[in-house]
Amino acid sequence: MLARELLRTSPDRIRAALAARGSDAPFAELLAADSRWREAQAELEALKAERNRGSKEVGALLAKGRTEEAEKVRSGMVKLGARVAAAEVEATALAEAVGALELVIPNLPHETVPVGPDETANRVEHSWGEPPTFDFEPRSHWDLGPALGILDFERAAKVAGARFAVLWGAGAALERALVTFMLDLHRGTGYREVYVPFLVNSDALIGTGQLPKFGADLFHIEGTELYLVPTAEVPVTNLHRGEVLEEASLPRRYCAYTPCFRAEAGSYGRDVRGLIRQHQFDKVELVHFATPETSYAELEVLTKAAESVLRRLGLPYRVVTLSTGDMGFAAAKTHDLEVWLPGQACYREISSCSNCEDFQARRADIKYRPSAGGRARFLHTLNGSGLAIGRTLIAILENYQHADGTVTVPEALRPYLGGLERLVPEQ
RNA sequence: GGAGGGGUGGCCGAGCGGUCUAAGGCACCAGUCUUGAAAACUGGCACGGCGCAAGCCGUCAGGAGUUCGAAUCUCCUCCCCUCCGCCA
Repeated sequence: MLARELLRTSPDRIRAALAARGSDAPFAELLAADSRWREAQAELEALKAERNRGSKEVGALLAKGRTEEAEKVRSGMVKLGARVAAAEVEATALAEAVGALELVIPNLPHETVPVGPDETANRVEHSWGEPPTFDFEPRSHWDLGPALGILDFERAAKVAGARFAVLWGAGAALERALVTFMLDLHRGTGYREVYVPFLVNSDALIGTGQLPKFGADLFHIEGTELYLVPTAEVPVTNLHRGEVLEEASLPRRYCAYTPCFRAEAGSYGRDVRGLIRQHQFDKVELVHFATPETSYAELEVLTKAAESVLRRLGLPYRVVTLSTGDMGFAAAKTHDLEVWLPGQACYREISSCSNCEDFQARRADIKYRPSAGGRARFLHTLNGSGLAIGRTLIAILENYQHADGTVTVPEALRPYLGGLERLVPEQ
């Protein structure tokens, strides 16, 4: 959500930003609705002021026993009441129109974001590690996993449907090991671990920006107002919804494990094989709350924390800055981490680290009180995967594979797997 | 799921149809006094919106209603507490 003041004072800046995003957001409608609402609101308040004066007078006259005069004023107020009611209906309708429109306007990109229509305009910042070379044709994880007996898509389809997976034996243990490994790593660098609900209400989803625009991407629990979390960003960011935090307590850095559930509407035919795009996947998420002055330094801290996971696992990756046309709705700037996947011979997204500035904080009403005193200000929120577990599992299988189909377990994970050094065929 | 009790400013807490412009206390800030501090005293001290401003409007968990007028009356919802039932 953008500041109302900004809409009124810098409409050109917003129009330019929306154009850079390739957004068709109804900004002109929003401006017009805001203008109409202000007019109606001023009229309503003038009528209410008049009624308040009259009502007070009725009370004063009654107190003095001048009942006839009081009755005269009262009957005048009855007529005024009808006008107030009518004005209120109009002002409320306009206020709702403004509120609905401003919830579908995306965030403004930061000035350092490359301008472009889609992912081809993304800027590669740097890369780490060398893609491994093989003296055989590297296999994809959807071949390796089932051959090892640790990945089972047929049975997943039987119990749930397409875009689900079953992990057996060492596969299931590896999934669990990755979660624990990542949480331990982040806890060791100052993140506070938090365990949160996997179902959230619509207020939370509005707060982080999934609603009202992207409801089709969510799983909704029939007969309730609850949704399955599409990312831990939603429950974790909303932990402080409606709160005012002390500046001295910032930055706050939280990490959380949750499964994530996404309807993946409209992605038919894309990444249908393997674990890449699932309705359910595990993720360790990082969320920061920061002051406006420090949020871009925090974005670097967040990105480095996500990178550290890949480095510890020895997985080659690169960091890209998303272009204006490729960024998410709530983000002002996003760094994607892309891990090398030998099976597809390309880099694929494994983490997305964003500074949402005050966009979510406005929607969720999250503020901080400056140490120097003064009124509370909206803080900045950031979030990033650290990392997506399923895609990490894919990267391990594909990067650490051998010609015989076995897979080396990265050293950093062995303590979490009872010292297991190599995945070999099961059953 | 059933029964009962509650939700008022940063905190405690009064108010139960009309100067509520929300008492009082605590905490906090400033000042007086003091070598300094404490104490005492004086003053200040919620948030949001509209407006150039003066100012006005709104907010007593949320919503709807009754009324000239609602923190106060009615209805609905949410949340918290206690007990019962069920349950990992």
